[in-house]
Amino acid sequence: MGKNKNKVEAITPRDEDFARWFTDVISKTELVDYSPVKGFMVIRSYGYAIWENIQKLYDERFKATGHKNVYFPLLIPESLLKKEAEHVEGFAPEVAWVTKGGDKELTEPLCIRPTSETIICSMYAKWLHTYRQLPFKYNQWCSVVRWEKTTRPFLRTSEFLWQEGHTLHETAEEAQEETMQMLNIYREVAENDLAMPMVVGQKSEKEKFAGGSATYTMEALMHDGQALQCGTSHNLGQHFTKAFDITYLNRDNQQAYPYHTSWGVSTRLIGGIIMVHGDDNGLVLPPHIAPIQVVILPIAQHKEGVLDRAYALKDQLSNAFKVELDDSDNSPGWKFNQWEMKGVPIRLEIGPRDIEHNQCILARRDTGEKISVSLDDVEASIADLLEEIQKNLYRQALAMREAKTSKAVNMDEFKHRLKENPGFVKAMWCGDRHCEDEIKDETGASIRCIPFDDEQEVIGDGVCVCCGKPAKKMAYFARAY
RNA sequence: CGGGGUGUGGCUCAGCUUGGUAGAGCGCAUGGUUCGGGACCAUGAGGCCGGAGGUUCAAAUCCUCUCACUCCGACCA
Repeated sequence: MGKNKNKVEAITPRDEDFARWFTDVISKTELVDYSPVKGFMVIRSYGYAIWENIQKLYDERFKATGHKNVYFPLLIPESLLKKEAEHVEGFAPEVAWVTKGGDKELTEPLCIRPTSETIICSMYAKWLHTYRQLPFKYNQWCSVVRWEKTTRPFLRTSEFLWQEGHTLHETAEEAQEETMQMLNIYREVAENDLAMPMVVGQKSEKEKFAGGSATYTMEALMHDGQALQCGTSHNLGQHFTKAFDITYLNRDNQQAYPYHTSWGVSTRLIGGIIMVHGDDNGLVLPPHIAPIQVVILPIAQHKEGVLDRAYALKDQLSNAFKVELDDSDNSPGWKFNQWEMKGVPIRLEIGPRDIEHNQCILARRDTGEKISVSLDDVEASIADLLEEIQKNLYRQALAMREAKTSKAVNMDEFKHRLKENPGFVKAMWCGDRHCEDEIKDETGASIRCIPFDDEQEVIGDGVCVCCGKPAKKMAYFARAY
């Protein structure tokens, strides 16, 4: 027993050193590994399976709202990238370039896409002729490269997997509607399926997308009190459509520029899931995206009939759930810990005693609670339990976020709150960039978002937490990944 | 990009101060006993110490350079 404890402690306790805990968890659970190229990660099968599940949930909703998938090239000519001035300025510092084909220097350098607005707009310009074709609603699943200085698996890597939706609309109103619709879809999946409560709202001018009109975001709070931007939806107005000369004949037989949106979520979501739900024993995966929802552990599997019964159970359950059976030679105790570390929502134990009583044991990952259930209605029991775990993870995460959210009416209070209870600070903001910068300088916290009207509130006397002048809006501040 | 830390079998690390040609635990393989919260016994395979250069009769150990990872900061749709 004494020795065993060391293995449990192989994962650094979460509250002792959060960063180490994170890297321990992602490598020991074999989600990712470091690659030979600095800043690039290998996503291993278990991690990729989570991504596939997230992809599926979002992709279904994109399609249900009329979007179609496409694929644009990895490489973008320099001239295209430079067409929208603000955009290139924002991205240029982190763009990777291809300058040679074989031995030959290219006549024009090609960048590896950091995002695809430019190349997509160049094609939209060719394709769009009449209002009858609008809206354009396309999405692509791909990876992008941004040459980051500091990288961390899932949270910030030089290459990451994502989807980027790009739409064109006749009117500004339609584009705004689309922008909000996608933000809502992002939030719904994040909250219902990833069990991560989100704060949504608009980004400040400073934090918005380079070249856009308005950026909307969903932000989650991690267990260490830092915020993570989990998805953004941009209303790009006519910035790009004008820069790329995308014109069409409108209903009045006039040349017009369409309105443009883009939106994306990435593998960073997986980092969020880990940091919101994980504990000292490792991952805790929400049932809706867990690659394995139920792991069957036969107990005393050498004994007559145990393995047969376990296999039969696996076949039976596989119709409704993602099931794995661990019939390796490892001891039961080892398996318990292993699968807990992997974050599997439900462990099903079945041994001679259970078989004798026509029952099995279900142990839930989120609370550790064990119950014994009849084999006659085990499917219903599991289905109920999975949903209960899913809901409980959301409740826990929401409670955690609320406990780490405070309010401040002046800078002293702001610093105090953030120091004694790192997390979101809700505070009034006058809208001035100077105050935003000053708050960042003094506290390390940035504006994560300015909530929409229905989630707005007045903190204190309604004056800016920094300069004391009247402020119209409350904003969420936090240190962020 | 600035500051700190770390690189030794698959993993975690010891050895380095006081140079003498590499160790432990775990893991792995084989056989056996076990099996309801990280089991045990026996046997065995596996590394020339991140890389390059230098000092020396001799370098994991000393010196120089370099690379990678990691943490903090700056930067970062």
